[in-house]
Amino acid sequence: METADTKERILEASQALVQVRGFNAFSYRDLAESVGIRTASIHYYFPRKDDLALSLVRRYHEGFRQILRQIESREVRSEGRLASYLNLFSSLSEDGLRLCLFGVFSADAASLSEEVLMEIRAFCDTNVDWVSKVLKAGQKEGAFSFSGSPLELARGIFALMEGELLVRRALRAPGPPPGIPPVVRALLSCRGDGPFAATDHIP
Amino acid sequence: METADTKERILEASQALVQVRGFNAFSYRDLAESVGIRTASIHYYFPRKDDLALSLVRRYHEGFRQILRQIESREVRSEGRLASYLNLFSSLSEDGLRLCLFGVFSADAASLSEEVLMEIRAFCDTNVDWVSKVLKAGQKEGAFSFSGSPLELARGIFALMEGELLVRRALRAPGPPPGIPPVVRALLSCRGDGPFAATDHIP
DNA sequence: GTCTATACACAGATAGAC
DNA sequence: GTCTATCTGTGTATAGAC
Repeated sequence: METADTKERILEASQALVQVRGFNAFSYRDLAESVGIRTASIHYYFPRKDDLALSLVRRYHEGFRQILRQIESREVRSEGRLASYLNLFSSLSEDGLRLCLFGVFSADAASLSEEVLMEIRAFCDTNVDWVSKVLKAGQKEGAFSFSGSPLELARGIFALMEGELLVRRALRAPGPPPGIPPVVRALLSCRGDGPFAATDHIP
Repeated sequence: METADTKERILEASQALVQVRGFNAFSYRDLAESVGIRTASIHYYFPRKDDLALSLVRRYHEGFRQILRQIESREVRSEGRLASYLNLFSSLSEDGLRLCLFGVFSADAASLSEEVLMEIRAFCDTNVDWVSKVLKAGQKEGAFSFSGSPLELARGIFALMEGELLVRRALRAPGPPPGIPPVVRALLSCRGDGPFAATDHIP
């Protein structure tokens, strides 16, 4: 096992811990056990817990951007792009236990450094901007029909997905959320035929 | 100062700490300092931290129900009722730092007892049922126009508000959220004239 | 009911051997 | 790079005086 691999395994394991428990509710000990190494080894890669948080959110953000690019190259129509986007959140927590890293870090914002907060803000912007772009294009295509600012609507859709994850966890409702696509469809006055296929996953 | 008063002050202070920092990110020491007593005194009222969590969420839920009743008696039209409801969340965090207790506890769900989780589920149900009722009535009055299940839509609106609080905190956007009323208006195809007055506050 | 004092486990973090 | 060993601060929680 080389260096990069251990680092990657730490990131992988800690992301799961963060998404399920929250950033303040797991320790380097938990993480070390999960990876199968000692806490000191984690400190070698991430001297402070905040370094880990920063790497986590940057990695997550980058992974998200990559998926958005994949969606764009695979889905041509705006409707398909939006459906894939929404599905990203549904597939995020098939067990209904994982939250989006954005939601967790926003909830735990008080204990995070300014650097990490800047990154989660950037993540939010990436999402809202991307959805806004899709909405605008869809409006031109005639796929969506809405009045009001695409940016406001996009922010609403992003907030809706983040909130829906909270609701699903609280209600212990696994699987694709039954309520979300209809809500968004109502928002955009589009038909949205057929079930949404779950294809993309956040790495 | 009698017993009841100290207990109440503890609840008041701890609610603020939970909403701003999260349940795992404040200690009995922080709380004691905030109230002006010693940690042992807190343990007298709430032997374990989970007891505190349970009292907090029950109190919060009850306060919420009371406000919902107040809204019903004050606002006759469904549109006014919904506007007041949405405003509840906006006024929640005028500084953009406080989350709804539901959001915090859902985010920290992994470290809470089953009893507390049942209470936050009940809180969620209270909200969704209430909004659903308003939507149905508004549809009859002709104030709202939407297709699809009122319950699904209500859950979407609740999720939207919870998610919007996360977004506002991350973006450090204080005051009434500029994006929310338009989104809900789009969702319900209603006009929603005039600014929403901030009157109710969660106790 | 509130306090002082304290127990005990665990947190994040570091030094230094291998 | 990974380990053992350890430091120091802080967490929840309790015993018992007042």
